Amino acid sequence: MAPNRVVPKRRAAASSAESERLKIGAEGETETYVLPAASIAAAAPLLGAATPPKSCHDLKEHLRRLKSRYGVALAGVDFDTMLAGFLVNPGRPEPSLTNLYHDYLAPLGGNREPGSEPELIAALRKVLMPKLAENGLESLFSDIELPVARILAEMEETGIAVDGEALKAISAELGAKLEHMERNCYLLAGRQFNLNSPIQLRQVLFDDLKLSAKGLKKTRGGFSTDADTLEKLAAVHPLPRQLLEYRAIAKLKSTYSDALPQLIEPATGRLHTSFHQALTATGRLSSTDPNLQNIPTRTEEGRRIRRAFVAAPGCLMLSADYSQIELRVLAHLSGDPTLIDAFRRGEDIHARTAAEVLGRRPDEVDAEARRLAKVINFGIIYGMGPQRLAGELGISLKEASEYIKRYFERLPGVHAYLEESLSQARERGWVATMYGRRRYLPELNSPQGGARAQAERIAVNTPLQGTAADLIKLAMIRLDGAIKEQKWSARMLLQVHDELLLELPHAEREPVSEAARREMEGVAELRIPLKVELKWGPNWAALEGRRG
DNA sequence: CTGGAAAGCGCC
DNA sequence: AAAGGGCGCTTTCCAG
Repeated sequence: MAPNRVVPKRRAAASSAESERLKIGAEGETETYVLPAASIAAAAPLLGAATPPKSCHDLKEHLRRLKSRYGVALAGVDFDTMLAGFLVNPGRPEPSLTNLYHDYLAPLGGNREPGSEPELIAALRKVLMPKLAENGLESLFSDIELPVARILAEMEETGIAVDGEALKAISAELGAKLEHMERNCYLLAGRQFNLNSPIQLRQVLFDDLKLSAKGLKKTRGGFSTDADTLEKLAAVHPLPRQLLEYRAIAKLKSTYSDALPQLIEPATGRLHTSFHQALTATGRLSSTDPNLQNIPTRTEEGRRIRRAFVAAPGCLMLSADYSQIELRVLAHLSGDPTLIDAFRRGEDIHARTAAEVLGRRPDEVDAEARRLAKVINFGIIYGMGPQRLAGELGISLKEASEYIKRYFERLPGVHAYLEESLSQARERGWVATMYGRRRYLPELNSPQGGARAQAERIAVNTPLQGTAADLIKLAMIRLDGAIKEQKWSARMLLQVHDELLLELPHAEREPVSEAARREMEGVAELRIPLKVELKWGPNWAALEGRRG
């Protein structure tokens, strides 16, 4: 019943690199953070003296102050209840102290009371460390998650510079554009309605205008009005196209150009996200307040937003991203000779797949064939069925099934790997990444066909997505190590699943980009080479392109 | 007024 | 009715 909710419930506590937990926040709405044991006593007065945070923004400010004061102590941390609890059981419930107490301590009987926080943490440590060992998770915990936590804390504190005025200018421009489009939509629809309401839009499209097309999706309330549907309807009426454009612009404005300037820290002009390390089922990070892992990149309008993310004066931004990391992981885990050969030769992987599946020579693969192969490759990673493939490519179910069959014929190693990994998963009830991160999938043996199929897709995807997540975390640790060792002033700003974004002085461009490539590509010995693409520029759009 | 569900869509 | 994996944010809409 606290007036100011600081952090939405569904989220786990923010990542932090520490070992004992401290509560910060208004009464009833506290969020726990971990701090080194030695810092707890020292930190308490600091917090007690401060006014309780009124917002997420305030909260982060508190944390930054704490981290900068106790930053040195963070290095010695060797345990974290949140991270340990998460690795032992990455599913729900979130590894809060309360939940961990109920899951691991309360059932033991004995001391019935949770006790003080330090006592609770010590008790959890006694229980969780053996569980980590049992499941072969010690190295993942000590050598990956704990070091990453400290790096994330630094990244959150560093923040990223954003040109708020540029974003506001974009907002104004998009606002004018939206007004114009809105009027246009009313004319095309023959009446006014709320363009942002899918329900009202559905009435206009399907009741008023009586539009139709084949294969339209449905939602609970009737026909869907999503982009896919509007795309189909665009063939028979001008309104859907206009709506698609309206939605694209409205999304950019509300989610990015309107929202981001408000989160900029006035003193520094920087944006400080929160990374969540103990949340996703696959071991990826997530980012909130704001989410900086979904900044637009696809459309030109979107790239204008990205250009507002700028390097500090005298600095450059360096973006280093893994090329095709999940397919490379698939090549490694499956050991398929053809896939391995393609990556070792540095081939265009989608073109190679096209050649294999279509039985063409590589020089006969045109753009259309490559597009098809790309969809198939992604489909494999996500466990896509023939229906979806057919829909995606606009081909018949028969053709789609044929392509999938051909794919597995030409890449038998992949087929065998998927079969084997599924049957093993069914047997033991979980799948794992290369580094032993687990995901439990009881639904694999569900009598319910739908649920079982879903679990099977997850079982296929998780080792691929999760191993990629492990690898980039390892890369962060190595690159951070190199930066510290060389005493470079380069800063790691963001991790976006297969990309690291850094800010560095011009003078460090060569050494740091070389280090980024070296550490990221050398992160692990796999059956195939890992490849990193480097881009740099004055901003995150980094449109200067790559260079050799 | 607040909270939550649904729809939709941004990213990898 | 087409179920491809993983996320977070905004808007609408409805219930309390």
